[in-house]
Amino acid sequence: MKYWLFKSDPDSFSIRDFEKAPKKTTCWDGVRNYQARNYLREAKVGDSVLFYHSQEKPPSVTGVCEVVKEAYPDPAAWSPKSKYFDPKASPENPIWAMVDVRLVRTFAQPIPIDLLRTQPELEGMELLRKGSRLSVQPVTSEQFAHVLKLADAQK
DNA sequence: GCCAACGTTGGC
DNA sequence: GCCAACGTTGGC
Repeated sequence: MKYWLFKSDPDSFSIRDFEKAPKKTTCWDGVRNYQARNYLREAKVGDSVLFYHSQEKPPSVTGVCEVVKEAYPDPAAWSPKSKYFDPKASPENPIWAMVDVRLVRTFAQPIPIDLLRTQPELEGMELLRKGSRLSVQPVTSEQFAHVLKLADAQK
């Protein structure tokens, strides 16, 4: 079992949208970065995922979801109308993958990135690296547990 | 809104 | 295959 962090710009998909989704489940489409895609392909059913709001004031971890379907082709890639369209992709050569995730928990209080930065336990976390832009990134079990601890300490 | 960091593209 | 130019991400 592995742990991950998925970034989402709440203007396009927020944790509120996630809560309203049927079965609180959504496909995680639109990943168009090879490293992020490779991580998506490693994700297994049951893996836990920190849900992160980027581009927000302040950017925060807002909840936890879990992988309920492993990587499969992202059809938006060959849909010319999609904003995720990639002319190099096709059903025969999908290039891009997505997974399905189900929302497990919404934190009572979002955990802002500046709090994460104060935590010695989270030193080395990819999210906190200067210039980090990966939208799908691995998290260690220790880092994941510590973020949950922060969430539980907040209420 | 700024800008540093990063990934991609394309000319050579 | 190098690398400059460009577009995007995302914290601040």
